[in-house]
Amino acid sequence: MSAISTRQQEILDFLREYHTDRSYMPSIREIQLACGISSTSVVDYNLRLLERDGYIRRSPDISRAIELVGEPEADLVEVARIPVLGAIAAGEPIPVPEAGAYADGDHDSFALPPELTPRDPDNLYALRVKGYSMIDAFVTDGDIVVLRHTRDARNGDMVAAWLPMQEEATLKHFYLEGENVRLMPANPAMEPIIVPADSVQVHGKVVAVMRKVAA
Amino acid sequence: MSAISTRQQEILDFLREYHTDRSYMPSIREIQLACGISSTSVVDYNLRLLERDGYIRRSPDISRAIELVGEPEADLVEVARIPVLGAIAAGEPIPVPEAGAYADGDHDSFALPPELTPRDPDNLYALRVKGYSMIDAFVTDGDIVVLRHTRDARNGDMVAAWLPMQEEATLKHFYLEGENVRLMPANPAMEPIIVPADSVQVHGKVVAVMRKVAA
DNA sequence: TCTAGCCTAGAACGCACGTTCTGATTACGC
DNA sequence: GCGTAATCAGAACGTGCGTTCTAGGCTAGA
Repeated sequence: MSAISTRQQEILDFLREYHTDRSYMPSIREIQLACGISSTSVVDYNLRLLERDGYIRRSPDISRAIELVGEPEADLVEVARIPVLGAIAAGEPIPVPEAGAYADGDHDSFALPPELTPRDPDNLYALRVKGYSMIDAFVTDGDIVVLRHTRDARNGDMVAAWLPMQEEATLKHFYLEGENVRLMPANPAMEPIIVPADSVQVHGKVVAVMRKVAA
Repeated sequence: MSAISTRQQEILDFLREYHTDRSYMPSIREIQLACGISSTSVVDYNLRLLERDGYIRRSPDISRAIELVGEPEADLVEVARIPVLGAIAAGEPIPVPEAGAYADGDHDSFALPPELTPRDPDNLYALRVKGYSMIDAFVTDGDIVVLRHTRDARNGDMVAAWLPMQEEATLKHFYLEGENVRLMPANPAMEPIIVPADSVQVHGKVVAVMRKVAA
């Protein structure tokens, strides 16, 4: 990609701008008009150079067949948009996703990268972690935990659970053992909690954790 | 959006397919050919219906000016692609980004969601965490840490550092204190390490951490 | 000053392509 | 059966639009 003249830059900018609100490309004559160029041949000439230098691709004899190459579009990735329903903290009840909460609504949302997206991206929501009570799950203040809403869990799943007796929210590995549920911290150095199965409310399984480090 | 005939569905599918590898739309006659339709007027007729029902938008008298509306494009997000250079483990040297490693190369890459992307997305790379030696940074086996390559750090930054004397890689908060460097675990319950400044190799600042939880 | 390369003009050519008009065919309710 | 509406055919029209040809102005190096 060699240097680019101001006129070519102007054309390139116009192409981008035009393409964003229509989703097709301008004709030669529209470029001519928009950039204040006197002749279609000048537009063609500069487009030719832009193509030679790899900025665009053209298909001959086809209207509006200009493609922007090496463009942001190449870095576009389909991501799952996940609503952030609120915060999860040790002593506060866990926000519950209401019907329709997954649809684009009034909540903040978060883009989950494809590498972290489960096969089935339904019923996902996210919570901001408040406080330091979940460090035994390697989760700290400010982290975003992504959950799949479900009331039941399989053994070994990491779940977000609310313990009504203790009035405590927690992230633990879930094991059903007869009448009781054993909640294992991810950190094996910590002690498990064992509570009656009917005094655990599983709110969802943890799918992913993301953290932005300050600075 | 009312029901849709098989012919209209066929046209719609073709539009999508065509638009994905060219980035412009087919002409009426191309649609005619691809869908085995006998007349351009039939194509026009069906496009008219598709527009009435809100599946597409058309601009009159303009070539290839069909736009797909309400399409997956809405879920496309611009993300930064970050190369995964290797693994970081307690007892192993930290992989170093070579020149050109950031360009699309032979490394795996990882899409960092915009919410976690710093203002300046240059010089970023990622490492997979191996082992449980960094749990004091709330980072565990299998996590992906995103780093910005830099040799110097400001006080308070969380850095990836290699300690040649101890032959140890670690993630700690960095504080330069005269001749020494104090490396503080993120977990305040743990003890800091204090080493001579010239026996610490800072490899980069930690920008983000991501974790995919099994199941 | 001459020339070579880069860029710009204006106009004309001709196919590409959206549009439209007239009929034929099918689908369906009565 | 018949009538109405929906859909499909074929062809022709007119213009949108890429292309090309000729030629005139720049700048810079020999």
